[in-house]
Amino acid sequence: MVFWFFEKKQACNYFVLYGLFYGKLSVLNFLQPMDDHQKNIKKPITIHDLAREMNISASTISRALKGHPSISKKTIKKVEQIAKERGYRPNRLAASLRRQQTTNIGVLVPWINRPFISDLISGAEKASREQGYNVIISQSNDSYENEIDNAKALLDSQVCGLIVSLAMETKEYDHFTPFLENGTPLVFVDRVPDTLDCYKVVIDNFSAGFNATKHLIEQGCQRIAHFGGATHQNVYRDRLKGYLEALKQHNIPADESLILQGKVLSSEEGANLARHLLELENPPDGIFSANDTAAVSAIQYAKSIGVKIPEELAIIGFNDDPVCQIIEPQLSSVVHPALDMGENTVNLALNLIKGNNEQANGSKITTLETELVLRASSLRKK
Amino acid sequence: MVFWFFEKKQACNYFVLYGLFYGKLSVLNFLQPMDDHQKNIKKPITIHDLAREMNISASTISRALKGHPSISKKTIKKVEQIAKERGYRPNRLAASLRRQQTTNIGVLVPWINRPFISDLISGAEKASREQGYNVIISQSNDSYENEIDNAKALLDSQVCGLIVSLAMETKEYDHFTPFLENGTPLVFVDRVPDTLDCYKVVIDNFSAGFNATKHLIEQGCQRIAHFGGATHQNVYRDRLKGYLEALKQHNIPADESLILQGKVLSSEEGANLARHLLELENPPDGIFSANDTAAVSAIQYAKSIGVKIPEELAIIGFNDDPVCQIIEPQLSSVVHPALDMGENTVNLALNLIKGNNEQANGSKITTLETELVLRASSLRKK
DNA sequence: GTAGCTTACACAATCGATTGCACTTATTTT
DNA sequence: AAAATAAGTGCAATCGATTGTGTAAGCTAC
Repeated sequence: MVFWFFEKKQACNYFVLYGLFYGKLSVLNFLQPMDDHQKNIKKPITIHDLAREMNISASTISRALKGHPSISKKTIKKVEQIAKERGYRPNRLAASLRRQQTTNIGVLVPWINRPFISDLISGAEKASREQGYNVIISQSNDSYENEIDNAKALLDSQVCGLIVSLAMETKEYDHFTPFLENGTPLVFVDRVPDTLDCYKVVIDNFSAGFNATKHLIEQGCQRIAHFGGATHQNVYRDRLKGYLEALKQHNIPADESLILQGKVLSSEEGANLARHLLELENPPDGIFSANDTAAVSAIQYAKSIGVKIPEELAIIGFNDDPVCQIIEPQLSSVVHPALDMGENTVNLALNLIKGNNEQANGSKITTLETELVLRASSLRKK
Repeated sequence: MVFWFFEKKQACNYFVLYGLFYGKLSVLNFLQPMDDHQKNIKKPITIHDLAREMNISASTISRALKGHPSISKKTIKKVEQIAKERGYRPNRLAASLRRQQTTNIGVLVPWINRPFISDLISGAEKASREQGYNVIISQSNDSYENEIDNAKALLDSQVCGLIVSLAMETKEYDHFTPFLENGTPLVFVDRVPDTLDCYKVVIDNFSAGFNATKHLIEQGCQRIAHFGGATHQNVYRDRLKGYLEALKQHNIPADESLILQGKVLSSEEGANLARHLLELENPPDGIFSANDTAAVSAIQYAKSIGVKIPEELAIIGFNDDPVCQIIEPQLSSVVHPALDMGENTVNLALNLIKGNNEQANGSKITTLETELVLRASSLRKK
């Protein structure tokens, strides 16, 4: 009985713990009396407790509670009633161990506290909980090393599925192969790997970039700059490609000095990029930014030096963060359906977890719709 | 061997599953060939695999990997080496089941996708991961019912600790007693229960409300309105109390018509409340809002009808959300140390989990510092 | 009335790590 | 040199739910 205490708390390191075994029993005096720990601790009821009470076997109870057809209706009723009366709650750890399957979905994202991602997580949590699954989150802070560590941690935690949006730095994907090898469904979302044949939930970044740029052109912009991110990431590469294609289709030569690449597209970076552009001999008259944070910052900088928006500089961002409606002039943007993406990704993962390996359309890639939201920052014509 | 397939997949419902047992073997034809499922699945190495290979017992390996003092250094070295070579990763489910202790911390908040809370979660995740714990998140959407459901789910998931920020609706706390009963550390953060004697991490909402209001008074405001929330929640009640006390100390009579209570203090609500106030015969010349969302919205509404900020209406918010620096004029606010709160709360919970029941200061309540950030929305004097 | 089938349940193994205790060698003590 | 102690390992039980298989009782059919 004494040792149960140590098992339970497991806080004592081995020196204390085994010191006890080997004589220094006085150490006990420094610890709280055992019943101080135990007195309030109620042991949960197990399936065996019920079995004993009802004089039937644990296996019958287990099956009864699942409505197993080989258990009589009468027994099922009785078991359900007693289980409810006694407040029995199955121990999921035990079930998971036996079934080799938890109900925890891992979610690995660059940052939790960014509008797009916190919306995505919110959608993921909602969809998971509706189906009785938990969401374990972890953030890479856009670091490749962290992503590897977190992937390992989630693997060790035996998540039943993994959802990933890649870190900005990540170019290799070997840290995900253990999941594929042990059969854990793996779904990427938004920032997805190019070279891995796996399930992905994305938007059409090319079209979005194309349309955003086309919109600026239609508003009369002739020298359009672009704030992008690391081009090994699909999202930034495709937005850039869309931008270039729009220019091409309108016979506007691409000017390399207007195509800038940020590290994380923070607001500080946005201001710096804007300053750089506006100090050029031949500054741009439009900016398509791959995120709103940098775009908003660019607006603030431009205003601060007296550049008129949208007349002298039209700006469009990406994501449609809440700030778009706060900044003046309000920022045009591309709606990134974050909540939807979260829900969709989880639902796809859950289908895979539950064994529906066939997607509705047979493809491993789900593409969600985006749309432009046009606001004052880019609207020159009435 | 055949049945292993069913165990593994568990997707087939019992009709199919037991149909098989009782004759309809042709059903097998509709299922994918077994090895299609198995061929890519690599079974993880267990402690027993290592034991067999090394000709020592599993218990020795278990102890060796933990540096147990009764295992010889030589054996430890050898075990560590082989374990590394074979890529052994302990199965946490098994360990958790045996020890009756997981490494998953539950986090139950009203909303994931709000700046303050996503920062809080981010801090919580960081602190947890540093110590090898996972964070399971769940959101109540400010609904009492959801909070109860989610608490149950987290209880069933055997979280080793629970962190809660209460739903706006919540007035009773019975759904948390199971955690206290089974000895799971429970720590509330920010929105905490009044009547429950338990660990809490908070800010001094009274002082914050007092200081924010005092600041407005010092800027010359005489009729100061307040946007609050449900006053059964400590945060809103104390901010209100601080507001009232500041008025009192400056001999300004409290005017009930200026004290408004929002349901969730959304931006829509903020605009409505502002409109209501500004349509009063005797409108206020200052607003202290219990969050930034409503304050920002109030600024936008006031500007839209030509009310000058801060000259005619000075405004201060709460939280110091990023939008404070985007809105014009920039919004004064109270810094809510969200990341810190998240980290602190998790660290406190982990101390409790690891058995350090004594807090540094002996109190169950941790109070973090806030400070005013004064910006243009409230600065009338230069 | 007996072979054959169903129904309804129990038994026992299993998932993988942990740990109390027993047990065998070394080492020290008296 | 005998006795006591320490060091190092192994055995087997354990955590709690799940499930393949065994089996007794009841039922049907010829």
